[in-house]
Amino acid sequence: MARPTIEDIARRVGVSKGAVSFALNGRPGVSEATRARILQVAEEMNWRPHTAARALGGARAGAVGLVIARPARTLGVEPFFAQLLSGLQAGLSAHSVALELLVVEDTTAEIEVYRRWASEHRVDGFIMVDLKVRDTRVDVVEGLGVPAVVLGGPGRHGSLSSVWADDREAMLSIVDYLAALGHRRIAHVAGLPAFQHTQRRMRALRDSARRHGLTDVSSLPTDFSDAEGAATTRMLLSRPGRPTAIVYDNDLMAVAGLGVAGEMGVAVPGDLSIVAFDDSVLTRIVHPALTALTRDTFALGTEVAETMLALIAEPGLRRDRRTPTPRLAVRESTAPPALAG
Amino acid sequence: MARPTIEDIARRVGVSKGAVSFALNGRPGVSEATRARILQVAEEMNWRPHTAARALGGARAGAVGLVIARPARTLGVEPFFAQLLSGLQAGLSAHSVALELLVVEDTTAEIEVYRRWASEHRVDGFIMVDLKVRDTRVDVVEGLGVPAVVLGGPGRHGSLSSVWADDREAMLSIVDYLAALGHRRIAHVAGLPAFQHTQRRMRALRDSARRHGLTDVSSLPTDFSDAEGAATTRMLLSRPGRPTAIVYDNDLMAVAGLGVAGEMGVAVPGDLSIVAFDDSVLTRIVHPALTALTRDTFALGTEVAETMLALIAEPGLRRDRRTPTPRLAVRESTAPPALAG
DNA sequence: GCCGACTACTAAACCGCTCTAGTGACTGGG
DNA sequence: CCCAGTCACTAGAGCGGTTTAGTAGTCGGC
Repeated sequence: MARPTIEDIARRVGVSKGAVSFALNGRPGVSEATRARILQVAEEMNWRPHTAARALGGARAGAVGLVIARPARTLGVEPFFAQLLSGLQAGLSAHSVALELLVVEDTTAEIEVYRRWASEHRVDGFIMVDLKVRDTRVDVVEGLGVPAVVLGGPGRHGSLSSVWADDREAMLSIVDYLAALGHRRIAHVAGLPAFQHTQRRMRALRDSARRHGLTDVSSLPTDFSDAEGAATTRMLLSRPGRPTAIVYDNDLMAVAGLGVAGEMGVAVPGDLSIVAFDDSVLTRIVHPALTALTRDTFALGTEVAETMLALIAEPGLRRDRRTPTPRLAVRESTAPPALAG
Repeated sequence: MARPTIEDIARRVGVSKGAVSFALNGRPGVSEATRARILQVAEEMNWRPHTAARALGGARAGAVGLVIARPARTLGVEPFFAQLLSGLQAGLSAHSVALELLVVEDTTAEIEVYRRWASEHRVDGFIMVDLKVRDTRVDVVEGLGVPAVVLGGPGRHGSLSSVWADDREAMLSIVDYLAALGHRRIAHVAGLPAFQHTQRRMRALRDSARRHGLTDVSSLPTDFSDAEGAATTRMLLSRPGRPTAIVYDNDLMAVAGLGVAGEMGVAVPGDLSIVAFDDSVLTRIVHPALTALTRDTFALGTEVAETMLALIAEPGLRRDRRTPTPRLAVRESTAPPALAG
């Protein structure tokens, strides 16, 4: 038979469709004996639920949506996203929930996708990343009435649930460490200033510099790409009074920066200390290995997945789950600055 | 209104559901005037089709499935996959087809997912990667009767369609170049030997070595991870008569290998030439930048997407699309070997 | 002026599942 | 012994589309 339906099972067992549905969904309304019999026949006939039919009755779609608004070509090289994705998958697939992934060019397109997926009943919830400072997506998704989990810091996201880590604390730990080593001129190659997390990190750096009495500290925005990371590094290392330490907002730019240092004959960590704000194999396969803020991105993904599933099961109840603050893994790219001022 | 259905539109326009369906799908059966009126009202009410309802009638699911059988934690760092994914997205989303992505642990689980998705009507087709030498998946998917596109080389994949590049040719071009530079001892840090593409590359290397009269040429299998890439490199560089050139099956291992060379004080390209069989920013952000076999993985993704869509539109017709052979991009990691034998 | 073909549309079945209202059998309390 | 309550189950509506069979109305030809 092409594809058994509950009707086929019902006929074979000699009960009604309804009874089969109850049995298969663990709902009361059938005796244990009948239930066992139905389950056995369903197994024999290799029956599987038709997701579309289920979703039609207003039930679950069995999928969660993740829309990423970055140029498709650059996404490819962000180890963070790939790791996150893996974690999400692991968390979701354990409950047979699929991940619907879409990469779009900008926020406008992203909102359009949310609208479409919601009205098409394609997903049961959304996972949102890269929250902007004043993000229009939040209002839209709230209005859609679809559960959503925001991945990010302790920022504004209205009534939406979130999973976050304290990147302010994280940035402070970096500056504390560099200051303790004796660095006075620290540069921060930041990400897109429109993002909340970029803003938080820049603010944390400023605050921390004030606390340590450092005057020569600055944040330089980029688009997170290796190209801008390299260009910014080149610029920083070319000017007089160049920094003795650079903090990069992601591992990709940090590695690119290390490449530039090599190319310009600046010794790492002798003349320049490098810290990455994100960790992955990238930081470990280069030589010298980079000191980096490390966290379990895979675990972060599974945590987001779990929060999402809980939210779908019981909507309305807002959840905010804080994950451990990333820890600084000190490797070979940081050292006290050379004596020369 | 919560969510307009074609019934609502029908009522408002004053026609039947059927007429609305015809109009919205560009099917004959309604006059142009009525069609225009219906479309206008649908637009006004912001109507969107309910995918589940559509799929129920035996129509398209509107999604394509991609199942990757690799340990979830390692997938994260393969620039190749991320790029491919981006390309797939771009190609599919242009036609409003979603990509259903799932990462599983092994081929057994992968097959189970194919079975499930097919019987759940969740997807209209499958995209398969990493074909093994004698791959059970091919038979299963053929049996399922769901369109499928295999991404890989000119190997066996039964009646399934494919998109492929000639990696044999590619490997030959690498060895030719290294031989021309004067290298006689070449090592190949290969991937998983169970994969068809790994086998093809190993065979191409062997054949090429014979043709050039090289006797000290060998392929060493790994699992594609940076860890094994590094370990294998360490082993190669530690033994007497070490190779003067190493070819890595992916960029990640090549970068890891470069790190090991740095750590062991082996100059690149002075004492050792390095070639990567795959390209991404990784090879360019390190210093020295790595000579690599380069191809447009993003474009490869869009090509697969297009083949998939064509296959869904017109199943049964097997397609085999060959993509350009990757070209060698020579950068700073290759040079003639040092004089010492 | 009548028949047949065509057009533009309607009514309703159908896809596979869920869920509610209803039914008949059995049980137990008064 | 009767009625209420429970249990196990059935019948059928409904989800939002697609699609088929059927039906008016128009038109052209002879």
